[in-house]
Amino acid sequence: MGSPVSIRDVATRAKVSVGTVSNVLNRPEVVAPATRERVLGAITELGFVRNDAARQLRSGTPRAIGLVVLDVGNPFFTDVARGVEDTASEAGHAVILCNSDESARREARHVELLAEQRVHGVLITPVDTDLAAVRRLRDRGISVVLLDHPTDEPDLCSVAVDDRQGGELAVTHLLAEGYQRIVMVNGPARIHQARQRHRGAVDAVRKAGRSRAVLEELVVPALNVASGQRAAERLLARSTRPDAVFCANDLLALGVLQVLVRAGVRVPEEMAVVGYDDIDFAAAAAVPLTSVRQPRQQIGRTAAELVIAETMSPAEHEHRHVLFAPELVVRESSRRPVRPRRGR
Amino acid sequence: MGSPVSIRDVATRAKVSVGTVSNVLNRPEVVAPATRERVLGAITELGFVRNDAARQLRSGTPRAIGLVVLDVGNPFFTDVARGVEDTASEAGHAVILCNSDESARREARHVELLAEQRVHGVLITPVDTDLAAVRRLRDRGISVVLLDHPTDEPDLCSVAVDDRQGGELAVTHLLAEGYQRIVMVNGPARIHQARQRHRGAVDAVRKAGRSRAVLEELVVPALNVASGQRAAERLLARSTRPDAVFCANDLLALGVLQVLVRAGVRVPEEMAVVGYDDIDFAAAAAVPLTSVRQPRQQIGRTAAELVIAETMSPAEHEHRHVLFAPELVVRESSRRPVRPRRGR
DNA sequence: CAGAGGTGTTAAAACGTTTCAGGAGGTGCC
DNA sequence: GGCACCTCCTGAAACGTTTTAACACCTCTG
Repeated sequence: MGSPVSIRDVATRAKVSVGTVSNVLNRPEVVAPATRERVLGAITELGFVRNDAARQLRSGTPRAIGLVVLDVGNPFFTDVARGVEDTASEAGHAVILCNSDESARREARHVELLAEQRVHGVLITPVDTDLAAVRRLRDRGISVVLLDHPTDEPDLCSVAVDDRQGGELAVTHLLAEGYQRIVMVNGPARIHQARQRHRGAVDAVRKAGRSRAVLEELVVPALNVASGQRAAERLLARSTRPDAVFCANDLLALGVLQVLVRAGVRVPEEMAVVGYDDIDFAAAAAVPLTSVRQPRQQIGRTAAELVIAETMSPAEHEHRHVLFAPELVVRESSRRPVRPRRGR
Repeated sequence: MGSPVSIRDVATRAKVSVGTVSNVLNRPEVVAPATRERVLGAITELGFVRNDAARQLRSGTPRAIGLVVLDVGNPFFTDVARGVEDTASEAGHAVILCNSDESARREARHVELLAEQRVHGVLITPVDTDLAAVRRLRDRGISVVLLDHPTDEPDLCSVAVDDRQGGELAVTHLLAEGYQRIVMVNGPARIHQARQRHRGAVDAVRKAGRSRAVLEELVVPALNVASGQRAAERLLARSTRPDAVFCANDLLALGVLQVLVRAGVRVPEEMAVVGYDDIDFAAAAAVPLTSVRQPRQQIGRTAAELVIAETMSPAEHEHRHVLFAPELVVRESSRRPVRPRRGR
């Protein structure tokens, strides 16, 4: 049957007052062992489960934090989510995971919902750079940590990875391996990460100061496998092909790689490929993929720690902007063979 | 500043009673347009946000449903989650997504949390077959739908895909293409899906009735890329290799495929590979992967519909066991070339 | 034996909503 | 003018907890 069993039922059963039951639940040490046992007995006998709504209403301290990501299908975010969940559940918080799917409307709806739930705090990768939704949350007194979206806003925490440095790492590596004609397959400029990674790539070329190296940007509408495939097809159709491709994320790179492999283009001899994110599949691709790794779980953990710290002591909390350093993982797809070209 | 603005503040501001504000919020049609506007004005001016805890406490009707999956990193589950979220948010429900990570302890903790939240219902892929956690939820009057875990339990709904049929589809296809020595790379027997898919594979061989075809099972500890790689290495080390590999999921298959491609084994000429789940990466692999597709989003949608229907009218609800049919997607990795072997 | 200082328990007041019985005021009908 | 019937609004009770002040009882101290 249903279970409308409340703390009051437990109290009568154990022949104590409701206050005592509440104490057993929340501060067991203040109640005498004998009564404590009696109450616990009643609880299990009746199958009592605390009603969190009432608890929250009275105590004012919620037990959930919200996490709003751009795309649950993206392994990057699922890893971040895992990190968040780890530290959150250690602190006794539930995580409400929301998927904005890069839609401002969905984001707004989710944010509204989280506000109504009176969550402890919200970790969010905002859809737009204007941060309208984020501002509204803050105005309602909910602490917010920006995820993977660096900012200078003084009244917000943020946790991100230095995308510009990541782009620079990738292209510097390609130049060092001797590649000259590099195409960056990039997402649309409205995506913050895409812009930064491209800037880093430009930095690399500039710093190398070699006049022969050229970097071109090829913009695709979405950061997924299909877009990568189409981009590769376009590159193959050219009369002079690039000798290296740097992709704004691994999904693009896998799409590119597949088309190249199937077209018989040797990777990396004829064309190198570098991705970004180092998702699990990167290492398992037909040609293991060089990629820029981000400390994904750690991003999640750090963000969760920040939001919990802020809500614990809002007064003396100092907003921090954590910027992790990316790391280049070199694999076969971009390693110039030691010997000069084989065959001829 | 914080926002301890309650319905009462709105009421005084709009010079009405709290009851009227509540009516504006929940049944706007019963209040006169003029007052309605006045109240709405006050709401936006004060930045009022409903406190869901209080609402739930009083009304007794929660607005969230729980979803407990084995692995958020697995694309199968993220697609299911997407389906769940779609129909749930249409019905005005939030989705609390929990990751049990195949750990009974984590599952128990999440289930406890969901029970305390008094969620509308729970969709769960149970870690164990004994369904202890599920029973406890039901005892507390929370409706449960089993996800991807077929059952005959008469007091539960379930939504799943016919894994046995899927296994049979895959192996029947391999046999039809002329493959003879088939190895199934499978997960441990405690995983329900692994058992069923293997049974289906056995069915296929039996039905084909061809005495020359052999099916062997190679059990690996986990259903991931690394396990697939190790399995393929073991197969390659043998003196007589199989001519086809059927993997219990796509992650395994991708691992196998990678090792084969790198070792120079031609796929499918020398060895065919078939996966299971048809994740996005399957089509984008070096050799596009034949796989068994499951209607993932539809599983999620159907499950959400069932749990919502059940909680709407628990009395006349009839528990259903929905079993979707899998579909074989044939790609290059298992298509026997029309001509006999090339070369020689 | 009075008072001080524990310890363990209780009763009642909150928390912010929804809901419901009922009241005020207006309109139409006989 | 009395009555019935609307429409719109109000006031208060209830939901299940946590929290706090107060109380009862015991033990120790002087």
